[in-house]
Amino acid sequence: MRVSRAQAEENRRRVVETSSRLFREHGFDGIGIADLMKAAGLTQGGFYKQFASKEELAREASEQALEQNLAFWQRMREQGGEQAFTAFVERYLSATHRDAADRGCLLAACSGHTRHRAQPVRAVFSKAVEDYAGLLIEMKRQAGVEMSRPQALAVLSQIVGALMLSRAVDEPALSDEILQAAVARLTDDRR
Amino acid sequence: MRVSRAQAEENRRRVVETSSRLFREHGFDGIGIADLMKAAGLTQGGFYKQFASKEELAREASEQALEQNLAFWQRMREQGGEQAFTAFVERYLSATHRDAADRGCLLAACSGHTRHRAQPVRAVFSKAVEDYAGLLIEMKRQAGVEMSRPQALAVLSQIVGALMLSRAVDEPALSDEILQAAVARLTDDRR
DNA sequence: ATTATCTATAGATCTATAGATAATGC
DNA sequence: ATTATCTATAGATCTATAGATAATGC
Repeated sequence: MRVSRAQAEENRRRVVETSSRLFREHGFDGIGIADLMKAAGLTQGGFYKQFASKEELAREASEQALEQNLAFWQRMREQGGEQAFTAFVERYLSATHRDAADRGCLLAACSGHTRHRAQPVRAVFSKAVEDYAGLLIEMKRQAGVEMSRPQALAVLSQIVGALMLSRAVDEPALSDEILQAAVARLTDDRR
Repeated sequence: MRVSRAQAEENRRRVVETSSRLFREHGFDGIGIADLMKAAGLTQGGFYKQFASKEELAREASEQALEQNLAFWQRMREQGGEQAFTAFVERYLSATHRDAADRGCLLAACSGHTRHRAQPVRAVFSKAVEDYAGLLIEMKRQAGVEMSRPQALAVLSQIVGALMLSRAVDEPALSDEILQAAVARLTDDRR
């Protein structure tokens, strides 16, 4: 039953990884420890030998989701050159991202579930806002445009809001309209 | 124990009203039927004589929240004249609205909780997007500006996103910054 | 001997139902 | 007689813990 130390570490990592996806898909309260452990190929009993509480897992999984998703966009930015910002906006506000919340942006997937979370989880969301805003500023700089911090925060609100609304509504046509409207507003130079 | 038909109707209305506040505060899964009924001054047992399911209450409560909040902004619009849009944006993105989610906009309070709700609840969110977009267009028209539907949807994404992020983050200063950045972006004429 | 994971379970929820109670409304 | 609301509870969760099991690591 006992596994090697390296395997135990790998198992723990897999629980965090799997949870980061399942929390984004179902919300922190939308899935239980038994299902999270099962999805990672383990049973629920071992959970509290690895994590202090579900809240602690929520914090680690949120951090993981943030790091992973941000790293993805950073790679895209590095390859994007002057068009990085536009390419990012179009991809962030794509139907693909909308339909794969479990692999996507932490802010869009879980912002609605942080209100009654403990401080450590909420701190990750503060960091997420800072990190995404920084990413936007870098992308604009690559295009020779100096974007202020308030501008970056406003653009971030815009894309996160559009993605969340596109996921909340019932009608597919309206969902697409919301995404396209935000893309138009952010990429139209005549603004 | 039995009450008059009028009183029963009034009781039912109070359950919906109370739930519309408590769902916005805690999310649909964040509060149970026992607590909802207790907050309305009743006991849990009577619930299923009045409502088919918790999901049905969620739909009615969402509708109520939407109607009530929208009516509030409509009254403000009627009195606001040419400045109605600016006044709305400043008030929607105020610390007061951020700190009173239970009385505020349905979209900002509950959009993160609709993903796994049944179709009837999600339909209310589609209607909410349509209604708020219509409100924005009317406000702009009062200022002599013709706002397109895509523009209205983008502005709605902007304000909902900013309010949600301001509620999700941990640090008060960052929360205020997010709100102010969105206000600036929406009310600055040099855009 | 130590320990990672397992099975089993305590105790507290939650949604939904059953049947009792007591006041309305015919 | 009807019915709005009550108390009580079934059955299914959920978080967290206890103790057994069996493989690692000294």
